[in-house]
Amino acid sequence: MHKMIKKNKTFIDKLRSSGLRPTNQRVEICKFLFGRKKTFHFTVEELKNSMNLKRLKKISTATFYNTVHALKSAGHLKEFSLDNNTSYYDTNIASHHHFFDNGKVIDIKSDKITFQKLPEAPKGKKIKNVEVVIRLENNN
Amino acid sequence: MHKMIKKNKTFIDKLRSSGLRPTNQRVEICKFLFGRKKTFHFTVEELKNSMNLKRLKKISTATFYNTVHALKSAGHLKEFSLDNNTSYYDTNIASHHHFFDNGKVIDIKSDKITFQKLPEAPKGKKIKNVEVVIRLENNN
DNA sequence: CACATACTTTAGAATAATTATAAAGTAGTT
DNA sequence: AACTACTTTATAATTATTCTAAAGTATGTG
Repeated sequence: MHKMIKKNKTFIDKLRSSGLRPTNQRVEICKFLFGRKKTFHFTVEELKNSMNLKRLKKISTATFYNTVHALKSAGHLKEFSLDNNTSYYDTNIASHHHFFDNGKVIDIKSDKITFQKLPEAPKGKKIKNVEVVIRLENNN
Repeated sequence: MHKMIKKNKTFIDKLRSSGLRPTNQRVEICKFLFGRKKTFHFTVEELKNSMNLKRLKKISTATFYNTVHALKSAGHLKEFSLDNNTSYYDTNIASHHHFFDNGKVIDIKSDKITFQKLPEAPKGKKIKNVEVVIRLENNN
C-alpha cells in the first residue's frame, strides 16, 4: 500500500506541474503511462483503445487529448512524428534518438551517438536539443 | 526560348520517372517546384494556394496531392514532419539536416554535421539515411 | 493523324486525427 | 456544506488527406 500511495503521489505531481487537477481519469492515464518499468511509444488513439478496453466506464477522447497535450507541454512526454499525419508520444523524455524502420520506432540511447561537428545556432538563438533519426531498410 | 524548352524537358523527365504522364497541370506544378534557383519547403495546402492564386483555371486539390505524392515516392521531393499533423515537403533532396525554430525550418548543409559515433543497424537491417533536427529556442 | 484506351482531372463525398462546444459533474476553497 | 472554477463528456466542427466516379486528355497503333 505504501508503494501505491507513493506512486499516485508521483502521478499527481506530474499532473499538478502540468497545470491539471488530479481527477480520477487523469490519474489513471498517468498510471497507465508512467506506472511501468519500461518507457514506450503511443498514439492518442492507441492509448484510448488500450485503456478503455478494460474499463466499464470509458474515458472520453477529449480527456485523452487534453491530458496528453498538457503532459507533453510540461515536458512529461515527448512528441514526435513519422512520415504520416499522426502524432506519436514517448514516455521516455530523456534526450535520445530513434531508428525508424518502416513505421516501427526503436529508441537509441543518447550516448550511442556523438558528434564531431555541429553548426552554430543562428544569432539570438540557442540550441534546445539535437535529435537524430536513423532510417533503416532491409539488408536486401 | 531554348532554356524554356530545356527546363520543361527536365520537368517532364521528373514526371516520367515518377510514373506520371506530363499533363499541363503536372508540368506547371513541377515548374513551380523545381524552376527556381533556391530550394524551399512547403505543405500541399501552401502549394495549392500559391499556385491557384495566380490562375484563372484552378488546379484541383487531388491533383496537387497526387503529383506531390508521386514526386516524393520517386525521390524528387523529401517529406518531413514537424510536431503537428501536416506533411511538409522539401525540394532539396540532397541529404541534409534542419534547424526547427518554432515552426520555421532552416536547412543545414550535410557537411556541417559529422559524427564521432553512430550505432550499428539491427540485424538484417542497414542504414538508409541519418537525419538530424536541431531544435532552437530564443537566447532569452 | 484519327482512334481507341488507359491514364487524368475534377468536384465533391468520405475518412482520420484532432479541436471546439456547451451542458452536467467534480475538485478545492471558504 | 456551499460556491466557484475547472473537468468530463458526447457531439459537432475542423483540418488534412484520400476516395469516387464522371468527364477530359495523352499516347501508341494503324
